[in-house]
Amino acid sequence: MFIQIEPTSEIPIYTQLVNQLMELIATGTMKPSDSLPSVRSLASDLGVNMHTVNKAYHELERKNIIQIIPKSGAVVNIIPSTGPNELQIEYIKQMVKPLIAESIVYGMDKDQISSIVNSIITEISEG
Amino acid sequence: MFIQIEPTSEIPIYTQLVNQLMELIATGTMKPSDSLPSVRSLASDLGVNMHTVNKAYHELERKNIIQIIPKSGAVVNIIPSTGPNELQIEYIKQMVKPLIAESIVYGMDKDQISSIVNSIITEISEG
DNA sequence: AATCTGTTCTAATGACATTATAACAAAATA
DNA sequence: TATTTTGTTATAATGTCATTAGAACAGATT
Repeated sequence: MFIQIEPTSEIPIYTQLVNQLMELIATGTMKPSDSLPSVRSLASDLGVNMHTVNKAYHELERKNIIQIIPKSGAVVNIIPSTGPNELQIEYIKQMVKPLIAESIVYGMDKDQISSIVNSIITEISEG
Repeated sequence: MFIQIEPTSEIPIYTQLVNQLMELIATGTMKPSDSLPSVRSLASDLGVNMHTVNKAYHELERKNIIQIIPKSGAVVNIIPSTGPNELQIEYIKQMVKPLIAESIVYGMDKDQISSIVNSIITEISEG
């Protein structure tokens, strides 16, 4: 597991976990049907509490990114080839909007913002 | 003030304020050197506590988006024509990255993500 | 049969968000 | 100049959230 937790970050540990696991799936490091480590073992590896990892897993399940099989484990879901649904699109828009507003206030123009977004996409897709 | 607070949102009130004020500046509804309402009057308008508005203002000042003049008021800063500095770029990248990872996991491709970002930029810049 | 797994429960701690008062001093206004 | 407005500061209370801890349970795996 290539996960790094920063305990002093203002970002909650379980959110850091959600983000980094999503990134591992997005990069293809973790593929659909792959098993995630058990909450106990990952918690032990990272030096955090079992409940914190469990919370992250359930957040990922709520997002339909993994599936938790009770008393067994968790596996990565299939990335839908049909693309995102409306709810997911709306959610992404809602989250991205304030960041774009902030970027504009910082003096970025359309090309600069697009360039940053594209570089991140490339970094995740190929990197 | 065209601000709408959702008290039951999981997003803190002061963060909602920061986001909506940034959007008002990004859209040009509020321009550099414009005065912001006093923390007391805005708090009264929105039905929230003075300290909550004050917290939002100080967060905007920390981001160099407004300037607080002690015992006087707050004004919108100039949008730098030189563009963002390195710290601001790194911050935006860091915040956007997990959202792009999530978008990819939802099945979006590069064009779909770019399309969403461009539509938001257009909405803010023109809409 | 023994182990591993997620689940559930209780409990404690610290941090954060919000509200409520209140008082103060400087700025703006009448 | 006197009054009002403003941000500042302080204290306190409340509720929520994040995290940890310990334990017990029952189904799944080995």
